[in-house]
Amino acid sequence: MQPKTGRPARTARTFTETARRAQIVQCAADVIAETGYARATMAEIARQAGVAKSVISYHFADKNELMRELIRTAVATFTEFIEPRLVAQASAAGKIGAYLAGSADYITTYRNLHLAVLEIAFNALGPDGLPLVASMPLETHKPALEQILSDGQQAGELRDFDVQVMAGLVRSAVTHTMTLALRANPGLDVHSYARELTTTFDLATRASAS
Amino acid sequence: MQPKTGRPARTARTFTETARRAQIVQCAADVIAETGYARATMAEIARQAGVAKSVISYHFADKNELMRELIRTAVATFTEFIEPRLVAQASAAGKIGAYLAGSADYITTYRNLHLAVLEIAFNALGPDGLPLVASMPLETHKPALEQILSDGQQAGELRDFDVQVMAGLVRSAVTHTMTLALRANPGLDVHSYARELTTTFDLATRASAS
Amino acid sequence: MQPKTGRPARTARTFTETARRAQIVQCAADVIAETGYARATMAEIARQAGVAKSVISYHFADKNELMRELIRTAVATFTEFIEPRLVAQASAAGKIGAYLAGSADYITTYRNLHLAVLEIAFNALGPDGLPLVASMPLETHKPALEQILSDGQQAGELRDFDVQVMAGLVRSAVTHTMTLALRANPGLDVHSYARELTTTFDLATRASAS
Amino acid sequence: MQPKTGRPARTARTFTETARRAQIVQCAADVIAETGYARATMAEIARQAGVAKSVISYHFADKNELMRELIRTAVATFTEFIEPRLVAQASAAGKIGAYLAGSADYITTYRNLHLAVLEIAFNALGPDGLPLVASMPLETHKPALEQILSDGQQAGELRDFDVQVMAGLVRSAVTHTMTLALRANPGLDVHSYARELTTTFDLATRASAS
DNA sequence: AATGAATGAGATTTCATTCAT
DNA sequence: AATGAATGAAATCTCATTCAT
Repeated sequence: MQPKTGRPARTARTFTETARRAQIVQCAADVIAETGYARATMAEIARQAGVAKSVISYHFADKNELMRELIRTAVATFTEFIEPRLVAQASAAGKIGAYLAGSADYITTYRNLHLAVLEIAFNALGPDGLPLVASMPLETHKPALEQILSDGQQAGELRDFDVQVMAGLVRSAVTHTMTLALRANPGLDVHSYARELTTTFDLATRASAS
Repeated sequence: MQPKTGRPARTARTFTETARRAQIVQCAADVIAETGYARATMAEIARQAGVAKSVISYHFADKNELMRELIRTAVATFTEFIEPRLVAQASAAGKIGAYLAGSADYITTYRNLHLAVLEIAFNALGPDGLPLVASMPLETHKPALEQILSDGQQAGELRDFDVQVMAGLVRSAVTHTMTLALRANPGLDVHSYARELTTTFDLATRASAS
Repeated sequence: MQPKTGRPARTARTFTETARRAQIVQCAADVIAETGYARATMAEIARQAGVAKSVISYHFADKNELMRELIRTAVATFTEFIEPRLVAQASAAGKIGAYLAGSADYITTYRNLHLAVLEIAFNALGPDGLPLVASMPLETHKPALEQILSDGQQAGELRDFDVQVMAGLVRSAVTHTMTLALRANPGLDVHSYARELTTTFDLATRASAS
Repeated sequence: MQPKTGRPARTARTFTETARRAQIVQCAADVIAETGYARATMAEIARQAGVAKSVISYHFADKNELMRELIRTAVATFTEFIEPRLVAQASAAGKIGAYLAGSADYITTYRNLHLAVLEIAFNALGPDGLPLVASMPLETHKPALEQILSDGQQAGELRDFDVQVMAGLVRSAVTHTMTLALRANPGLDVHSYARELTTTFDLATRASAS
């Protein structure tokens, strides 16, 4: 089934079009981060972008596609941001520290994009009525974290905890604990926050013998 | 200003009314937990309760009052649930463990109520446009946790971490990490999950000398 | 067709019932005068009377019957009030002056009742959808005024104007001009206002020769 | 705060939009005049205009803005209508006559618009709960009338009455007395009605010496 | 006689989406 | 590519009225 309006799907995206999509995604992130998902209507996003509502419809099939694109953008951005920092570290503890410090960096650099993802994760529904994130590969980095922990255990560097639980805790420490703290207190020093978390997880994960 | 319609405000609450309010709050929690805040319209909640939409309006001034009542209920329930377990423990480590295990219990016992609070916290806006929870004493237990950690430090039982950060992490471990894990996988064994967290925080917080 | 609820219609009204009806009518007048017809809901009137909404339904078939009763009360009150003052005057000019002065008295004595009638006249709809006043003998005193003017003309005391127009103008001077002035400025001296009107209509109506 | 939906506010009004607004105002006037304010719902006005309800929301922020625009239109129309006729007269009596005759013309030409203003004046409430007209410069012509009377007194042409009272009476004669007579009897000859009023006010206001 | 509780019809407003130009 | 205009579905809230007790 083809959408009745909007750009023709059979051709590749022009440069202009790609730019417009990126601009709209950015404006959506700004509006969502600043006013919350509930206030982020198409009209408001369009106003922020300085274009007519119908421009968004032209470039995105519907609101969900816009949200999915925003999340896709965020995931890609985060991955590009964090990957090299993980690779640069040899030990599991080093990688965890890099993950936490890198995330703190990411959160400050792409504040609105990150806050927007959080809002969308809790709010938006997919066409099937399920939360949008349920049907999205939200966390490219999830397997990454679990791999790191698992490798650390096998190398004897880390103690024998449940990898799922610990990975969830580390991720949550960034995407929820630190993020909500930042939202509540925009002047928060996230890097010192990340250092605290690093120490905490170091103690919590390292093999007792060491 | 008082509501223009609904039950007469001059008299105290009837037995019938108290029961209806509780029933409606419960149905609201069920709908929100199962379909998400966005789908939880007054019509849907009324349908779930098997009453007319206007019955809700009769008992609650508006949707926000219903949400606030739901949160109030949850906070009171949680507090009653967790208080005695904390008191029963002497050491800080014991209290933290009791908090985590108790929370796991709470989450399974009042699953929908808890999930609903989480949804509301992220979604609902108050009349001023701010998130509803911003103007609510959502976390009766927040100072409690910080008190526990702080006391443990002064007693020399716990190491010298940042209390704010650690308290946030513990709380988050329950309300986000474990909760989301449970939502994603309803068959999750939350008690074993809580035990993992207890070990983790034990290692992360205890004074190194011990 | 009988109403399904409310008092049985076949018996005469008890003393208690008559008192309740009068009380409710008075409260309705107060609410309407003070907050305007649009705000005068059944709930508000009941609140003012200190009874349950359903009490009103018990005593009046519906809201329109309450409004009609209010108007009936006002007309009867006004008639009783003004009749003797008209009879006491011999000349047409005297009667007109008595009408204006008496109306000023009436308006101050029964302020809310009078304002309520004005509100209802413009706002309420009868069961047929027409304005309620269209189907009501609102103005018992209308023929009276026209009779006075007509008699005055035949006696040669008044000049030869159109009786309908002049009667409308006199009535309007009281029910609209003076009333609205009073509503806009509650401290208005209506008696001096009435004297001004008396002079004005004296000049406007008396036979030029005299 | 600007409206969240509807036409983009950043640009000036289009030709199309101006036309639609005028059309909707006219339809609103028709519905209000013919069925009364209480029946004049957005749905009914939209039906009369042959458009969807939301078209009205697109062009007007809310119902009150529509009503205010209607009143603004009426005031502007009346002013344009009556101004030149007043200027054309030298004497106070001439101006009063022109005001009455002009108003009669206006009332027949813009019957529904005028009746609608009357309905709104008595019925509509602003967002603050006060009558809508209280916060509107309803009567551009009010000072005008008082100026005329006051000037006539100083010139010795008119006798020494209370200007406020007389101006209120003249205005009321048009907006209430004549208007209600017309509504009750649509075939009424308003021009002869206006002549009667002119004679009446001439006698009532002219200096006795003349 | 009176009441609390419940109801259904209807009013306003919001919003994602569509469409002609 | 972009826009202004229009739309219909749906959501919240109001209110006169009914009914069992």
